[in-house]
Amino acid sequence: MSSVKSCKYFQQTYLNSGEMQTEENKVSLDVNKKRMLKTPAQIMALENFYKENRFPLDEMKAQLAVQIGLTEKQISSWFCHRRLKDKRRDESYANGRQDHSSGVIQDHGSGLRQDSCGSIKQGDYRHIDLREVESRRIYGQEPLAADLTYEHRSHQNPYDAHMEDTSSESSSSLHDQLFSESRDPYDMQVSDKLTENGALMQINPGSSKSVGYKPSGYLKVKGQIENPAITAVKKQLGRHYQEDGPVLGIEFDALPPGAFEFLRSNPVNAASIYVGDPQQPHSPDIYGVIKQPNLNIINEVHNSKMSSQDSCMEGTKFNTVHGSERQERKSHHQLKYKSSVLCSNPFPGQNSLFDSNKGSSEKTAVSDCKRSGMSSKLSVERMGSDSLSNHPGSYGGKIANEQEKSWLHDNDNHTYKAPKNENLSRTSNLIHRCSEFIGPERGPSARMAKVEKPGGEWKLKKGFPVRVKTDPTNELRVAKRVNVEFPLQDFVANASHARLPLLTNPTKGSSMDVPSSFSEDETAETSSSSG
DNA sequence: TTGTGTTTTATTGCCTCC
DNA sequence: GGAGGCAATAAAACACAA
Repeated sequence: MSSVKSCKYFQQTYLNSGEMQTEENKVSLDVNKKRMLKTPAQIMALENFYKENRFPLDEMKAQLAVQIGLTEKQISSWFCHRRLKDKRRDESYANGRQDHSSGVIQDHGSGLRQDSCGSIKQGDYRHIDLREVESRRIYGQEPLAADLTYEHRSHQNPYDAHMEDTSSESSSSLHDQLFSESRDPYDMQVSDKLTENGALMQINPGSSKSVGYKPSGYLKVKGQIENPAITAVKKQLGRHYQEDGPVLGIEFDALPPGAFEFLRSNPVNAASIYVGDPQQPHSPDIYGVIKQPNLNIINEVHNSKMSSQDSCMEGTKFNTVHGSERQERKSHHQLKYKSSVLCSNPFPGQNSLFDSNKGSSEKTAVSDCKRSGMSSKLSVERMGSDSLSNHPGSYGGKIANEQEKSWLHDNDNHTYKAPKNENLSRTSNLIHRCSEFIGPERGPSARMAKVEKPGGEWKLKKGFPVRVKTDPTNELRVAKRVNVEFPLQDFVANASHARLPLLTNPTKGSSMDVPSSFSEDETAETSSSSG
């Protein structure tokens, strides 16, 4: 079976690379036995994607693979290992570090039982689900500067540290490469940009590693016995939370009026009224970015900000909709159905953002996840022929567009080679769209859903908050509504951040330029594909 | 520079579900 | 049997101390 699967993978690999196996490829196959590190951008994209969807659909994998220049096999493997990594860490913390699991860990239990964190059972996805719920609420969102400050504190809690590691470790290492090892002035710019955005500042080796956890202000008072809900609120407040600000009592003080709504309704202003990070009062780099005569950049930055705000503040809501792996475990068919439905109605009301981002070159890349995101099977089952007909590159087929290939590849010497910003932009959009259409995450397998979804309903076991879904369409509506209200999600923003450096590269040509010479990348992909 | 430990990637086998 | 996932394993890449 495995050999069969391997064969399948190989076939898929070659198909994805748009080539059948040739003598040359056989050579590359041998070469590819040598494992190849994924580029920082690839890792970032994967991580961001992983934050939102630990079990991506095949279509998503395919799209992501195309977009980041990997094979589906690599994508699948990466996700598999990534989940394993999470799981092992969970086990590690569950087995040896429970003594640290107090305080913030309770935050994970906002509305949940604390013992849900302490009784982590190996292999029990439900526990991981809870973490993921919190992970998405707390870490899965764009780590704003203020959030970062808080998150650094959270390191006192190994569990939170784990959570952060889970969500950003690779990114951290990625950015260590990007920043600490940067030799290119552009990389420095990258660092600046990313730092100013706050989202990645934490992973700046100089800042993150030097920041130790020192409870202060509110945390100092409340210590680790604070109401987990308060912690959750603080996190949701994100940058707006101020240590020296009004103390949030165990019983909630009223949130600043319109604290959320304003940003939601004025995403652009949200960036300009950035007040949460005293160290970066004005984030000059943001201005630097905005100065860039690329509308994409502006949108990206704003989107990032907006998404950060929204995601931070609405993380709970998101989780309610799709943050839990409970939903991931929903039946494959159901989820695919959702995917198709969501695809059919891609984020109304927020298209403008992407429309403005979309260049003429943004075509197959996005290739509209909403379309290509559907497997051919699903398409046949659920979609009209138009969806398929418009699908530029069928899933599993030849890479839709060579231009889309390998734009995230590094060159050989690991110097971060900024791809064309447009490419990144497209990827961001792609990912975003994919996430949009995904809606609730797909479960790891139908068998889990079978347990949790008896009789068309699904509920949690073991006393976790039970959410009975009686009408799948309702959830779809909710998902769509939420997606509309909070269109950008963290991984998109991160992708945007990842893009920022590229935008500063004056030598890369216009954003509309599509990499014309992917020989290097294509070679890399070809070689990796045959692995 | 080298040795060692860790992390990441790739492969393979097995399991479960459809 | 196909498909997808988890787990184990090997090996390369990386980090770091001596």
